[in-house]
Amino acid sequence: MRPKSDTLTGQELELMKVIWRTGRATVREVYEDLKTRRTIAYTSVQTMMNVLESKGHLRKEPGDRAQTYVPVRPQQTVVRSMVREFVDRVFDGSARPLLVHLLKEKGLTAAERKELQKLLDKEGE
Amino acid sequence: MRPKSDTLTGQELELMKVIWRTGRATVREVYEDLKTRRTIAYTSVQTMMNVLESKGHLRKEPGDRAQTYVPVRPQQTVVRSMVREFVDRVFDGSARPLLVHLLKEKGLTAAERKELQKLLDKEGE
DNA sequence: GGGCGCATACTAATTAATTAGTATTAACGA
DNA sequence: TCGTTAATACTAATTAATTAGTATGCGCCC
Repeated sequence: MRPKSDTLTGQELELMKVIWRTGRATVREVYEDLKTRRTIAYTSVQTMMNVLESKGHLRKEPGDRAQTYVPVRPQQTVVRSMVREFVDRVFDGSARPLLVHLLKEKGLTAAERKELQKLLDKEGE
Repeated sequence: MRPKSDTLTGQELELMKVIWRTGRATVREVYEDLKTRRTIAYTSVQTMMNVLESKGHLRKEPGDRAQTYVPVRPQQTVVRSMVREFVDRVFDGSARPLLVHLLKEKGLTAAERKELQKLLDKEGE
């Protein structure tokens, strides 16, 4: 039996990303966005958005013609909890090995390195 | 319908962690380890280990009395792919925001900071 | 040999999320 | 008003992983 996910699942996150990007959206708007990338039924989007609402991630507001769905929490907050859950699950709560992993991977620009250096220099920030 | 997971699911990861820790294990050994932490049936462990075998994460070897399961890939390799999948999924492939997230969280010791500084200083490592 | 415990193979049920169709109502434009 | 499109409510089916039981075979010890 499938355990409940503490954090956003794959599809839930896809939908939330669309809505976070625009700030608020109707089912139709999310559907139009997603269908540019893949085949999905309008009613699938509708269902998922209602699931997200019932889970407390979205709030419904009356719109001109269609209900508008608004995120309950900012993206950063939600992503933060997802990062925490990932670190707990995969690294037993310690961020250090994850940081080491990421820094050892090529892909950071010089500017990004500088920025990260700054963050590392700040004590207790 | 549940999409297939590209990476280890929650329970799969729990089992793999036990086996990575010991290097190889029988169903019984994994079962004894897990049951110290939670209620689970021996046959549940058995099933999951066979699932992991069929998925290519474990290899069966004949043992003295019980078959021994051996990881096919080292933990680091598997964890690396899980990190990649996470970054792709949550951060659209860019490690930078995840690094910023992690560095802004309190929790790193001075020694850890020093270590990370070193990694940042290394060009193209 | 027999009883008991363990290992293995097989089978079945459950779950949450995912996918999407149908029916009905509402809105819009001619 | 009517026809068409869109929105909403509701319903149903599917999926992969998870949980675990049953039946049988094997090993050990008395």
